[in-house]
Amino acid sequence: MSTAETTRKRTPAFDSKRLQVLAAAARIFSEVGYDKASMRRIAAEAQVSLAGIYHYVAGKEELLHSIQSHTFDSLLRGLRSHLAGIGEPRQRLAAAVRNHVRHFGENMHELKVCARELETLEDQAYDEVHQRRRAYFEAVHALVQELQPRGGAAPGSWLATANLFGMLNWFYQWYDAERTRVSLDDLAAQQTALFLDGYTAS
Amino acid sequence: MSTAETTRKRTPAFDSKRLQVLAAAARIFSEVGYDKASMRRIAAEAQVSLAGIYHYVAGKEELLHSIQSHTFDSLLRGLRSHLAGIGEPRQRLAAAVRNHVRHFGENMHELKVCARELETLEDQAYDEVHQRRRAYFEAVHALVQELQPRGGAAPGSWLATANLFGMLNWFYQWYDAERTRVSLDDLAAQQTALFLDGYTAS
DNA sequence: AGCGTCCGAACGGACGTTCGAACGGAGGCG
DNA sequence: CGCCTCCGTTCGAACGTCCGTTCGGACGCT
Repeated sequence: MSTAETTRKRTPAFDSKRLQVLAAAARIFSEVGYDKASMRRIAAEAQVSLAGIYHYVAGKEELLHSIQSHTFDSLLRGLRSHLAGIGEPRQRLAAAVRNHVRHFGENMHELKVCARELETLEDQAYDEVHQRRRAYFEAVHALVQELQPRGGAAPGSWLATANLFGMLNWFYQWYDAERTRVSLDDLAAQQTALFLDGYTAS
Repeated sequence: MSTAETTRKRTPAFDSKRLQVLAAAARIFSEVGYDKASMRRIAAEAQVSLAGIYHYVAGKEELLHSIQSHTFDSLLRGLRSHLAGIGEPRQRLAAAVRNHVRHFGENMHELKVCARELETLEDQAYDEVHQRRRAYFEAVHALVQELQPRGGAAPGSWLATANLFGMLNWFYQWYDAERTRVSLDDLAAQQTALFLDGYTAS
């Protein structure tokens, strides 16, 4: 989608307003879900008229697509920057978990939309996001495989990675930003410890 | 909801047909989500006319409510029966995970609906399901607490339980019933081992 | 005749999207 | 400097569609 379309447009105010619309959409998608979210409400909360919203995005699907694409990109970029300079496998995994959890803290709405609406898009839009998701998953999967001392990859590394993402992505179901007791970094540390050494070792 | 309403009705064929409608609803809810699922499609796949569906349920919300209520009940009953006669804490937790995973295998659609549409219902219907969900969570939480040898509950037991459910409930995102390589019991065993002793110990 | 069962047809409303017009600042021209 | 034209931007109003639900009557068994 963002081949030559987005760069063709002009003014700086345009991009700013577009981000404003995307932010409102992410907030509402995460609150009521993609289907229940109406373009009318998104427009209202983004301070734009209903028709005006179509000057910034092609339609409802592009809203979801942009949010998911950008979020997975951001996750992967953050992961690479968090890993820079860390060599020890266990600490590399800890950094990955910290990156993921921090993203939740800073972009809760977008991450929730990514976790909940994974199967909403269709066709090329789905494939495009699926590809980025796959890249992020494989990057973390590689870190899990590094944990095995012997060269041969453990057969359960894929399954363990899937379960790790389960732990991380279920987060939004129980996390209450208001009355939380543990900081996000502490949470990340506990989740890392749970994954690496299990509950009985804690 | 099911105070005196369901027991008042008559024929055995009625209950059978009602279950047929609920099964179709669960299948379609799990495939396209609650909002996108139309009563027209549910009626068609349940071999009932659109209007006819309202002889078996009061409306769309009752479909979701019945599915979720029944499923959480079944999970909790299954848990209790799986735990019977097992005393060792680690084996009790293993039995709980096995129960949960087996339910996924046997009632994939219903479990998926329970995991994905947790925040869809409102007011009393939500509270009613929330109560059963809470009961199930607390039952598993108690098993996790039993794992700690000292009497005092570890402060992280709640968080660990939440993460355990994350592992278990993320299942439906990656499980492909067709070309799966591990049996459900093997999967449950791996998830139990991961939770108890961590990945590096495997 | 009476009751449980079933359904074709329709109602009112909400939705995503489109259309045509209006606004307002920038830049060319006399 | 005044005017005018262009174009990015904004929006009220509407269109067509699909949705959940309801209504009135028809069927078949007792």
